Amino acid sequence: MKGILRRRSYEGETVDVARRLLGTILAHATPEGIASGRIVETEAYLFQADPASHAYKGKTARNAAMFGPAGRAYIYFIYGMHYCFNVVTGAEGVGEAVLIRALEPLDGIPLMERRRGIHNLRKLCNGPAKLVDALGITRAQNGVSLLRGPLTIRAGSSDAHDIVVSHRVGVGAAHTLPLRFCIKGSKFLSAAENRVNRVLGS
DNA sequence: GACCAGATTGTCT
DNA sequence: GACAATCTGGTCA
Repeated sequence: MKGILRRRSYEGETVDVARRLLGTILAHATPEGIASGRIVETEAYLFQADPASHAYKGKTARNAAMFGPAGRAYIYFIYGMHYCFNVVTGAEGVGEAVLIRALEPLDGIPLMERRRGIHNLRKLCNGPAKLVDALGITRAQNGVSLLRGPLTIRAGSSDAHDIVVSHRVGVGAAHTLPLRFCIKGSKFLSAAENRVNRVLGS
């Protein structure tokens, strides 16, 4: 597959990586077929000065993947029933990552609809746990490299898009930090993002 | 469409 | 034993 992001793309400042990932394509090839989507919402999780990050309190068995080399997946289980997908960024051992919060469905839409059990395009991937479900990602992918398949991120079209920066949602700590990025005007942002837009009046 | 409460389990204290 | 980077369904407007 062409255009797959290389490790260098993930090794910079986590905040920069979070911005650059907007508009790129997350794809997962499985025996059932390929499912992919354009990343429209991301969230940066830093190591230092970020109490909301899983890495804040140090390395544990759960967040070990976060401390691995850049360009790997960090997938964790939350609220007893959901998984969330992150991309490990920065230098190895630092413990930073970018949470992928929402996708605009592209390939394999019928497959994703079947996995999610709904037929509403806008709701197919508009949340961290939803896109994991739609792409068929499981905890088995925790720690795998995104530099080669079956799970990859590749460069998107070079369409210019405005980026909206806002504070985080759904986290108890440090929710005021401006670490969340999304593509302005996208119809596929997470429900939480829409809530923030209302609060911010934008 | 907006708001609220419940579901459910791995992980850490 | 308490909590968590969430989603869904129900209720009301």
